[in-house]
Amino acid sequence: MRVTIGDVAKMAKVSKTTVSRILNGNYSHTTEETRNRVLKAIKELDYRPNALAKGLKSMRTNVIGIVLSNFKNPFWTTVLEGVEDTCRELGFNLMVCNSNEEPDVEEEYIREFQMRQVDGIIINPTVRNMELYQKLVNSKFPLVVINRRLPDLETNTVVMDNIKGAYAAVDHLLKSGRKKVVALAYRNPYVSTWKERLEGYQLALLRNRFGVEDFRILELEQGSENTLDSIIHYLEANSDIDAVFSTNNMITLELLGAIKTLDKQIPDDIAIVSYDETIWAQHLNPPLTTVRQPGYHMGQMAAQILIKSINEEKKIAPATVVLEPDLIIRESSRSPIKK
Amino acid sequence: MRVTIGDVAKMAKVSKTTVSRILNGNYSHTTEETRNRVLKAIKELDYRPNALAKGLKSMRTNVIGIVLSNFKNPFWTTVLEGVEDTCRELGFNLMVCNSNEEPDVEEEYIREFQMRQVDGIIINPTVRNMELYQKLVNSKFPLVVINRRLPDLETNTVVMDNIKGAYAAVDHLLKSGRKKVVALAYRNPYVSTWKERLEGYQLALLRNRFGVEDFRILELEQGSENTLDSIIHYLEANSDIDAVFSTNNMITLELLGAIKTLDKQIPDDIAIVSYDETIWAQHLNPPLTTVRQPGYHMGQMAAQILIKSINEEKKIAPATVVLEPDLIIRESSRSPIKK
DNA sequence: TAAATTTAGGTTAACGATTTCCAAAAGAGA
DNA sequence: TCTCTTTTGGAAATCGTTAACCTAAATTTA
Repeated sequence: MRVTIGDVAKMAKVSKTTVSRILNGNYSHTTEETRNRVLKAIKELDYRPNALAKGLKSMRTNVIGIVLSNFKNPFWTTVLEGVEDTCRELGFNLMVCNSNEEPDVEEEYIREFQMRQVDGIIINPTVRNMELYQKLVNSKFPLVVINRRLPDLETNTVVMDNIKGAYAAVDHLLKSGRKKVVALAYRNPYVSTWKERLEGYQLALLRNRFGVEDFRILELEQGSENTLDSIIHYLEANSDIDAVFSTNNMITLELLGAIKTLDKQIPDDIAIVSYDETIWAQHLNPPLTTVRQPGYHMGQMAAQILIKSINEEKKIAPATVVLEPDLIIRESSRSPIKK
Repeated sequence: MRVTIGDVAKMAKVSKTTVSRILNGNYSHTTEETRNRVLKAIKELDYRPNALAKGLKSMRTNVIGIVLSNFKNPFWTTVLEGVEDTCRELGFNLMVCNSNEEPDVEEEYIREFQMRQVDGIIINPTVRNMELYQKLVNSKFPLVVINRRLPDLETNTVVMDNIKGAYAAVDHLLKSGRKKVVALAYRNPYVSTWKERLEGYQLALLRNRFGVEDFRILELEQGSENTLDSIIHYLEANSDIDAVFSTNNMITLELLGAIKTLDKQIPDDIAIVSYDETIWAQHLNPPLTTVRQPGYHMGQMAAQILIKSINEEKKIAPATVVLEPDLIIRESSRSPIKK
């Protein structure tokens, strides 16, 4: 049978109160002798407090939940690692779930987490449940939004500087002598990420004395089967393109396939810069220039801020932390050999 | 303030019992009219049952925990995805943690999970807490071990057929005309995985009429900084090596670096087969032959088995499920061009 | 029509901790 | 020695559910 605080009390011949006090480090009401008796009983019975009962009474579980929208992209593993490490450090446990970009699933999971009385939630939002997010914030529920900006939502947020990352990538391409740069992005009007990366792309063009007429953007459906075909088709129809800025890992995968199919040479025929550094980028053919995002750091910050706001008595004004990506230049974006 | 079952009862002018019955789909004691009244009150108050209280009373939380040993390798994301999807399907929530291959951390997390009254645990064990695992099994606690075999532990297990995977890889190398194949593996006496993959390597050599004197194994320290140097040094000292079987993703990364440093050509100078398919393998230079493990499936199976054994009244005899990897042949292991 | 049974719903005691009082014993002060 | 204060520890209420048991009304049976 399971051991309860009552069993410990009985064995040590004290009341549950005393055991509870000792468990929680409140020694002011016990002599050393009774304390030792209780400690011995705890060890002997291998007693572990029931966190459910404790949480029920104390209105605190020391559990936080994280809602991710995609488990496929390794970027999120890094984020999760940062969150997990921080939780461990600060004495929290972590529940995870995957909204899969579906608003209904996201809503269901948030409700689930709340029923389980998690102390706070970290979320990479689908951005299609604005009312729900707003309700959470209104009820003062500790919430940290990561990776995507939620307009008009007054809550702690940790995002990347996507404009800057994209700007660095495209500026580098242009400075290396490229003239016709196409940006590849997912079509998703809800997600700030893509919009910002395209903004950075445009800004880089303008600052390098290109005009609006030089903006070239290919929008792709996330999760679609014909991404590869779309890219092939686009590159065939626009054979003057001499560089590609891919705003996402998964798109890059298809892009590489497309370029192979078309039998173009990187970087001589076409240069590539891609969002999201991976462990494999340096071993690709040729090594891939990437925008590295501090995913671990984002996870770490998010967890720290969340837990701080859980512990804080009175709410502090929510802030937005913006993390800086950096450009790792490799051969895929080298200047073309003059012909 | 938070809404409780009592508030709903008051609003609907019934007792808490009635509300509880309706919540749990037990309609045999209520008329449709009261049922509607209660449902309306629930909606109106936006009431959500407190899972802590429910769990405390019912001795059931519908939460399972998973202990992973490493968040860095993308393989585990795939496993996690399988577990998460299955949990969602079967109405469970998931707590995750990372032992980081440290037995103490592993033990701490298992205790933590038990205090939180999880209904069961999935674990990729460090294999260095045998007493603890045994205690869990003895106490009939639902436990599923994944990826690594635990000798003499009578519990449900889902592992890969590592011998077969390694055999296929090495057999393929030998059949392609390679004569001097070295296997790269982590030195970890606790983990069945590496031992089995080396066994498969040896078996393939023997079956292809090679002898014990042809076994070439380079053991590496997991997490060490000088993996790269070790590999370079080994390949320099053994310049007759014409093929490498890498038993792990992360080792392959270093291997590719080493081969680049030594300026050898893949596959003409040296062929490579590596454990763990990744999304990048086909785009490497050259495309990498890999052993693909069904990680998603492993996660799925583990969760299904665990939840089944949680729901099962009387324990069924524990079984070991062995999943089959398959070899994806690409250019990195092509037969060398005759000189 | 009276007794037996079924139906609808309520009362209350758990589940396992924490915490607010309260009480007895010990020590201090005069 | 007697009173006052401090120290040590316990009793019981509480957190929000569930479930065993009970009761009164309605319905069926003979």
